[in-house]
Amino acid sequence: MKSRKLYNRIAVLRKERNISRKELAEIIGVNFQTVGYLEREEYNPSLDLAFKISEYFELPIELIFSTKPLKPLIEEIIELKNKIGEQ
Amino acid sequence: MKSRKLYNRIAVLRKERNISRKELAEIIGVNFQTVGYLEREEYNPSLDLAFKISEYFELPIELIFSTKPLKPLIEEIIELKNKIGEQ
DNA sequence: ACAATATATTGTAAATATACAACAAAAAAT
DNA sequence: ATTTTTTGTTGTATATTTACAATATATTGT
Repeated sequence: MKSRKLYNRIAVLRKERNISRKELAEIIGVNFQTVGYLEREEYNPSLDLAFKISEYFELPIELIFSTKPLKPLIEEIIELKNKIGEQ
Repeated sequence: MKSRKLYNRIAVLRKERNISRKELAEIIGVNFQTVGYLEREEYNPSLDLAFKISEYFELPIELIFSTKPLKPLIEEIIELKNKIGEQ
């Protein structure tokens, strides 16, 4: 199966928590370069690694990873605000 | 990274939809033996494959795959019924 | 009972993910 | 300004996932 390219928000989420790749890598138990590869979306994580990342950020996998390009979080927020406002 | 064993409900969900491994395999674009391996939990899917399965069943990844052994669906239902009843 | 379909199992080859090392470049801290 | 930390990049090795083939067993349909 040719794997589709997946998108993720690891870099942004990591920045928001103010930790380095090295620190994140240690927590989720991979090499720090592996975090780099993931953030640059050069390859996809295994499902197990996705679960570990999801556990660390305490967010569902679907909020971190996506099959479609991810909008900046700030845009998501604006859209949600509009949606609430418009009813 | 030594991958943890992951658990899944593919076999049950597939039975509920009454499709064969071969049919599911064609839909998600893998070899039918690969579905066998996944159902027997002999190895974990890639994140991309997990997404495809999640898309087919229209269920979040977390409901299909888990890092901890999965209870039968019927038990989950009973627990939820109790939880609702007890408030 | 027989045929057709579905599943299990094993083995080999391929593709992809991960580890690890080394070095360069950029950013942050002092 | 210079040291330290972080990030990017490249290359090689190992582990894991997936494909594919072949065969055996089980299940279902007729």
